[in-house]
Amino acid sequence: MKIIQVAIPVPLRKVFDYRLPDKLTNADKLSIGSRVSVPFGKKSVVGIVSSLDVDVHYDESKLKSIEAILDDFPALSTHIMMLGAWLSEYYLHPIGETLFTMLPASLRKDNVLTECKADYFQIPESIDRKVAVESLSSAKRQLSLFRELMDGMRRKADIKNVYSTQTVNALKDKQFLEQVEITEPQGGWQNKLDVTEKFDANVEQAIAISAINRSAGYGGFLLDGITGSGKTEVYLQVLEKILNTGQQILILVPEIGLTPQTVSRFKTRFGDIVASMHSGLTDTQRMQVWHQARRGDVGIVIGTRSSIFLPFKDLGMIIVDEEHDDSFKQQDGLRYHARDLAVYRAVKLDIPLVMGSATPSLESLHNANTKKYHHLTLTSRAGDASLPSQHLLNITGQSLLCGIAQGLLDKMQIQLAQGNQVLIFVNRRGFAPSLLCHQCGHVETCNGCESPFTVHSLARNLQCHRCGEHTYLPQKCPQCGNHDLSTQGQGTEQLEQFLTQYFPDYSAVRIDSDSTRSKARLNEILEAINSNKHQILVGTQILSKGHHFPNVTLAIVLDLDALLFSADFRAPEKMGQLITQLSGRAGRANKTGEVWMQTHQPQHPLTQDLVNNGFMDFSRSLLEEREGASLPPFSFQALLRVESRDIDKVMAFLNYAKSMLSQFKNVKIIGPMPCLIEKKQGRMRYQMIINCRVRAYLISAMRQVLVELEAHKLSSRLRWQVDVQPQDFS
DNA sequence: AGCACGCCGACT
DNA sequence: GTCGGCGTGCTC
Repeated sequence: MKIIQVAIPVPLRKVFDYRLPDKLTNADKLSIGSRVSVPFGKKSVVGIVSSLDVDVHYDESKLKSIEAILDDFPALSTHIMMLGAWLSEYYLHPIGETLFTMLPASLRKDNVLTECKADYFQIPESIDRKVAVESLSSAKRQLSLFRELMDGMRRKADIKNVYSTQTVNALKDKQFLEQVEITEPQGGWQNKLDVTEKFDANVEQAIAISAINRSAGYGGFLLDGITGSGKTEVYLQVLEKILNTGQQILILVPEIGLTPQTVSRFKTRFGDIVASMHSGLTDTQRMQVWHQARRGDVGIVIGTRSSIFLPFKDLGMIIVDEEHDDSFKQQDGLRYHARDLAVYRAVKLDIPLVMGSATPSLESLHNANTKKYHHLTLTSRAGDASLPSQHLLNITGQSLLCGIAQGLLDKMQIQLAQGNQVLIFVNRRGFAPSLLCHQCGHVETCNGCESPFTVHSLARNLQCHRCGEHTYLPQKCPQCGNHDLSTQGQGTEQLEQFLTQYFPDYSAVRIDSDSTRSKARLNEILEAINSNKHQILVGTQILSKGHHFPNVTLAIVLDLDALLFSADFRAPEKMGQLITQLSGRAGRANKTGEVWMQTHQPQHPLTQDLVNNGFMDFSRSLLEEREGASLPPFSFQALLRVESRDIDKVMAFLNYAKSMLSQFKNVKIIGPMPCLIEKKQGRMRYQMIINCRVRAYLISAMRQVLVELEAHKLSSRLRWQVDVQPQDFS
């Protein structure tokens, strides 16, 4: 007996067998990737066909039958189904949930997916065209419309834009025009392609462009170019070649980077062939983009993370802009990294992949070093604009006003008086605080691995999040005996208040995730800043992403140490990216800016390297460190996080997982240890990091252990998740 | 994940 | 006497 297998959106690592009844009228529409309606438990759900014609050797009489084949064509193409199977394996995520993550929300429900239909106008067959034209000689508009229709049918919506209802109705009354509903012809963006004059590329851009253009089939390109070096122009010119061959382009951008200006830049160059997809769209709008990509109605899609799942008709290139950005990694459910999926799709489709950044991730740099990617660099800024100078300010033992050194307040005063803007970067408050002595600059580090300890006020101790070591919380500095051990940074709210009082003549504005929950609000604030309504900008990471502040001549980083001495092993990398990005955002050609960073350890080799030798050199040092410590990209990680109100259950489950994992001798287990945010909504959060040199080995070990964990009786009574290649340890 | 079944406490 | 607590087990 042949049966079919269906993936259901439940957290179960299996597919379900169903019978295919004879009576289905559209049985010919059934293929792998089809959406079907099936009985599941007490109700009926939507599933995805994962295999057809499977032989089974058990008694199939108890099997249920498929209720309906929902669509005219498979919602998930063969290519996307293969991506789904790979994703499910790679991220250790149940197949049903994985496939449903790839589907637009509208298709997760049982509404029917039909080919796009539209109303069209045409001249009825029976009409003698010559006669009709003569009879219309006195009606100019009607004649004009009739002549247009003589070239073929026209979409109703398009006609309505040009001709009045009156004109249309007049022709309709004479029966010279009829309305028909037809399936929209696919494709056609190529007709709208309208390339305008391109800019002359400089030597470096030209080298990059020709390298990418030469690529036949798959090629990974890391476009490593400082801010203002014209990465976008490179994108535009390599895109042009692909578009001219009639193939589509996907451009992945970070969440914050997708502004109307981004989209219009591509529209201006190539015409109305661009669609964008971001979190602000409704389900219907997303569905529209999905259709447009699938049918080949658009040439370019610019989108955030989830756009990597769009079913392009004929994709010719993928661009990942700001490839280092962490918003490409999904932080719940299927925890995929869109950059990794981009690599997968580019390889499978045999097309070029361009990843651009001024501060490439160590993962990508490593791939460039090992020749997996071609490394293309852009080092000169347009118009000879120079980057702001970077300075370290030693604040050890200095008295600070709300966290700012007097010297910098004076500098602020000078810049503000000259009509310039000042930017102050603050970290998220209380995030992985390390124990640092303000008097002597000493940082308490773990004996075992020399990484900084994290202060846990809950447990009142110090914990090392790299190796799991912990120790008591000292009352005074072990080096100088001072009692002033700071742990917390300044909050943005507090700082904004202080600055408003200190500089009463100027307006301070706060830009953080609270004040910019909505995109519209963020744009409002940014516009107010550009029109100089505010002079002092206080904010978090968001300041380093995407937005240029030409009037900022002084940028201050309040607490460089918090960026550097953090539990996350990626902290120094993030610090370097942030400082470099921040520097790129401030100032303009005729007004060179300064970046000042407050630190207790101005001689720290990493900061020195960054400030003196630049990001490239700095990241080389970081890569050496990572290699020495067997950390990514020189090893692979999986993270097991467990949450519950009951700490005993959490520990019992994690210890069980640890004992299961310890059968595998090539994996290194770190923990269990508390998460950086140890308690959230009353739930205790603990985690374990599993490290391995070989990815396949790690995945296979984890897969076996997951089966055991799911069988454990605590499994359903706890909240737990697995994060493959985790980015965020909070 | 949902959902039903199932066996023990305070309420109309 | 019942309503409802959440432990346990299952979903083709």
